[in-house]
Amino acid sequence: MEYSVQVRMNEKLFLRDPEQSDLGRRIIRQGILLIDEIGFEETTFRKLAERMGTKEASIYRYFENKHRLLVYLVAWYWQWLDFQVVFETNNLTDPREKLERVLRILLHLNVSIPATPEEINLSSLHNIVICEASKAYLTRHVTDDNRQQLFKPYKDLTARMARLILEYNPTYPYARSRASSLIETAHYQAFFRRYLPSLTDFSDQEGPQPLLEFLRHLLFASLDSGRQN
Amino acid sequence: MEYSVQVRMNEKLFLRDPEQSDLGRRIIRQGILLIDEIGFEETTFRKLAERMGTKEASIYRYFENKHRLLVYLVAWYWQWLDFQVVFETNNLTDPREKLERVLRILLHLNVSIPATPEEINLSSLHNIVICEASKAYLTRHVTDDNRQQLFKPYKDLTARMARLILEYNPTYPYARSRASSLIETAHYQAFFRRYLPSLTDFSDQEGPQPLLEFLRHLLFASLDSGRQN
DNA sequence: CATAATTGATAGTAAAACTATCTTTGTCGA
DNA sequence: TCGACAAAGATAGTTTTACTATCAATTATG
Repeated sequence: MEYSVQVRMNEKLFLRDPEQSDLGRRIIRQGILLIDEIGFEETTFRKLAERMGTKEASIYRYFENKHRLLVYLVAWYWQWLDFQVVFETNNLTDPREKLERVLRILLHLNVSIPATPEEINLSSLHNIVICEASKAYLTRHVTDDNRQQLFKPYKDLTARMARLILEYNPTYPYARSRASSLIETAHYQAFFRRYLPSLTDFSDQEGPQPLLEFLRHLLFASLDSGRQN
Repeated sequence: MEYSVQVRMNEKLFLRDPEQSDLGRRIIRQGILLIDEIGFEETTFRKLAERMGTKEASIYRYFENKHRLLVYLVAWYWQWLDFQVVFETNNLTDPREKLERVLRILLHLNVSIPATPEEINLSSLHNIVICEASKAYLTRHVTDDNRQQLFKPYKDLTARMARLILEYNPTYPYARSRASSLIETAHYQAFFRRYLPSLTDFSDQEGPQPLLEFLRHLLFASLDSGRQN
């Protein structure tokens, strides 16, 4: 394939654009792998630098701190998801079918798609989103970070999904909350399924299908409630 | 009032039981206030000790580290919620009414209840649950912590709510996931409403009523879907 | 009153989270 | 081909966090 999705990131997310240099791309690639392997709290720029064969100071030239790196990765993921939604719902007319596609995208059940850049290991990044993404906003400085538009990709995705919801049911009064709940539910139910399965009705063995059915049920039950079809 | 709810905590949650001494209770009281004020990441045992007029080392005699303190506080909260549910649904017969009560409890819209111990500032603790609770389980050592039963109170609450759900609709196939989703949704929608309102359809001004209506809608839409009433 | 447990006080270590500075290397245009 | 400039490497340092150890003072208890 001769092209890949170019995700242009908000400049506030980094000090130096990691996409613009080999070192930067290695930070992204190895950062994703390291956080996936040992977890965000256990990750340090020192460990990451060692793994990359470079020095702590070099990474600090790209990212203010590891929280910003996490926010960057998560923002990248939301932009990618948003693109996926555009791509996958393109040319569809049935609003229900569009929402069905969104559900599959959220669970990574489709990965058709134009190629992802080499430095992004999507399945590791997906794990990071499941296990760490909420740490991106669950901080004292949410408000500051929000002012710097760091969460814009998440908001954009939510807004896009809200529009699809309203296409399906134009009078639905909770489109945005429904959208953000769907995203969050997809992720922490996936987390619970893996680590605290008694909080769910799923098991890690049976694969993502039951979770998909649950999400579909939740979404359409709420969007269809009060309707007489 | 001559009694208060005695919440007996799992011994794995602490090194020395904080309920059994004055110092311990001060750790709980000031811990809740400090975490609420400055956030979990910014909280250190040193700061907490200073605030309490004691030393770091004393706190370490009660809790292995600050993560364990958080887990303790959150576990306490889940046990308290669980008790609330028992108390508030006692003597009710209508399953729908029981679930209505649960919703109000989740949003702290009822605080009838036998007195809470002095060292627990409920509204601060509720804030902590909204902003920090998921950090209790979003770690590399979830599995270990889970083996030590640290999340049992959360699981118990979920199980109790799942039973109420099944009382309401005995054939509902996702009782546990529905219960855990409801809890999580209540909390992060409250977080979003406050800090990232564009992810919701609520505003911080209008109070918790719209959020309550949203949760009620979500819950009963899913529980009633496919029914012909 | 004796003694055991608890707390206070002091000190110290290892690692994390940066910051600073200087040198080397690579690039690119004149 | 040279010179200049930016990026990266290398080294070293600071402050704070997250603990651990030790011993003295105090308090509870039987």
